[in-house]
Amino acid sequence: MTELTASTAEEKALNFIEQIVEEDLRAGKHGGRVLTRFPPEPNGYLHIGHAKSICLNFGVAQKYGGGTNLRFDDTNPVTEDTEYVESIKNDVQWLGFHWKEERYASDYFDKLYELATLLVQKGLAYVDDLPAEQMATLKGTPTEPGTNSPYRNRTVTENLELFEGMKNGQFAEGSRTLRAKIDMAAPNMLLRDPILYRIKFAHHHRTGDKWCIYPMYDFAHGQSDAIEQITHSICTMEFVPHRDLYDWCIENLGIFPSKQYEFSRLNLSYTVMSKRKLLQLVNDAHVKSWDDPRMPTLSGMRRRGYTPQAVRGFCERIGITKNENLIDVGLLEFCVREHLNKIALRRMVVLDPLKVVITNYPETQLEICHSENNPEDPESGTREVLFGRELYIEREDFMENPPKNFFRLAVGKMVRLKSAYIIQCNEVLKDTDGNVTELRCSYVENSKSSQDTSGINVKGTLHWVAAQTALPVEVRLYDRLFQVENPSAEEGDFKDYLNPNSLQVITAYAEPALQTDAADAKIQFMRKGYFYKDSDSTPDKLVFNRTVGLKDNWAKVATKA
RNA sequence: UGGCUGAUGGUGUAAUGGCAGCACAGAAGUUUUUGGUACUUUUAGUUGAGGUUCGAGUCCUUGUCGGCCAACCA
Repeated sequence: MTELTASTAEEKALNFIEQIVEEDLRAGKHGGRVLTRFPPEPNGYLHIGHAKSICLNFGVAQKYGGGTNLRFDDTNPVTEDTEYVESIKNDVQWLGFHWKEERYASDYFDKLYELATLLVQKGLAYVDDLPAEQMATLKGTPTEPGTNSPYRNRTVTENLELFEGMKNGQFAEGSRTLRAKIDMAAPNMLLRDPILYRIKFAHHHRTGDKWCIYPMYDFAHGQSDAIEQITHSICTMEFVPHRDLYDWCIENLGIFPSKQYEFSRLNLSYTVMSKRKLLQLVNDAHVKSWDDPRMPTLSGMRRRGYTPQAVRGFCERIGITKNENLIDVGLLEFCVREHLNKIALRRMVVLDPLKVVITNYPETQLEICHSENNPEDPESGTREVLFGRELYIEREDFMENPPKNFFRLAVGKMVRLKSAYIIQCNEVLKDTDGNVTELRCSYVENSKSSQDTSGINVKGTLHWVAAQTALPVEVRLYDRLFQVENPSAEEGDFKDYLNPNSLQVITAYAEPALQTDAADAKIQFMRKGYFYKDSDSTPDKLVFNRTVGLKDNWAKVATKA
């Protein structure tokens, strides 16, 4: 059995990154060592797109007996903060991965400065006094070559002095930069004398006020990889043009030859995935916070009740390629249901109550029924639920004029109340507006679950709660954040396409067990969906987030009719 | 108009010159005290045109279409 699973696992096709790693291993590269890194910038929260990268980086290393460093790419002190560092570490751990070492690009600022000096000495970098606007003009366009800066031919000595002056805070912010001397006519715009260092009198979350010059991404990332001796530096496709620079630095600095490989980032339907846009949603209060359950952030998904297993399973299924993609959010939801179905406790909660009176049941009697906690897991045992004369059922489980294939309640029809009795509806009570206010039913005395001798077969089974014991709870029903599949691809502002009904708050009536269930229990409200207790809950008022609804075939049938 | 990069069912992903497969979604059915789960069956695909080859999704030529690149962001 184990052998079978092992061989099936081996049969799963390798993605192109794994193929590269296997080739390198076969060739004996780096002595068979594999070391990757996950390099977030601590300027926002991690989202499901990062999860794809995390699973790839940690997954590949794990698979080939290597390790993964967690490295914060903290070279821009203006936008970065320790708050983000903590959330990122928390999210990576939540996903179930363990980094080999925790590093920061800022750990290497001294070394980076030294390397920059080396470049200057080799005549491959110079200090430029051009203001930003003029530099942009001289840069040219993709179709027209740029023009050399008038400062391009300063002597090594002068450059060395000026660069040191930059470091010592002798020049104003923005007044000077250190640039690589490559080729202002290069077809790749990034090779047109890219900026290596800029002056910023900003407080850094780790180095404080030690530095007033900070390296750019291109002069920090590859070098950090080299310092850590990363063997495979995996990033997303936007960085493909940077690879030329990455390799240029390694070659001219003579440092460890890490290699960069690119895969395409994840796009998910009905949401946005850029930190800039997510930050806007938070700042403009379209959502409550970074961990709002509607957000595609890992913290949002965690709060919503998604599990790490589900997220990892999703990342496994979507694969790794260089193709532009837009993954159906339905696939994510499938993965969530798949896991939750196996582990969630079943509970009965009525979201939209309709009162039912069992007219032939004693007034004050409450009767114990037993119901399984999870039919998928025999180990999970059973719990007690109380049956009584007055109950609530779901309003949508009753119809006055039902179609022939409606298996639920209607006048004259019978249904099973889950884990309790079969009942028959005898009468409908309405208010003056004609709204149904109450159902009068009778129960079949010898039809109790597990001791049913009635011989009656019913098509439908409903969830219910006894009115007397019903616990009111707040339930937050979430819908997709946006109304269109790909908000970023639409005309105008992406925020114009927000779904105004992405959150609906209701009061539901729950069986009492919910009160004592563990705070982090994953729960299925039977026939409705998976729910998870929100951190806003208090002892007086429980709050539940709908993680995802159950697949609902009846809804499909009903809308078709 | 330059450079880079990509194109396989509705979506995502396999195939490494040799039977186009898998998953999600869709459809039909079986089971079911959740119209859930499970199980069975099924619809649907190689970007166009040429070429090489016994044989092309794969190699070559040439179109078409998508994405990325002109922050002192990463």
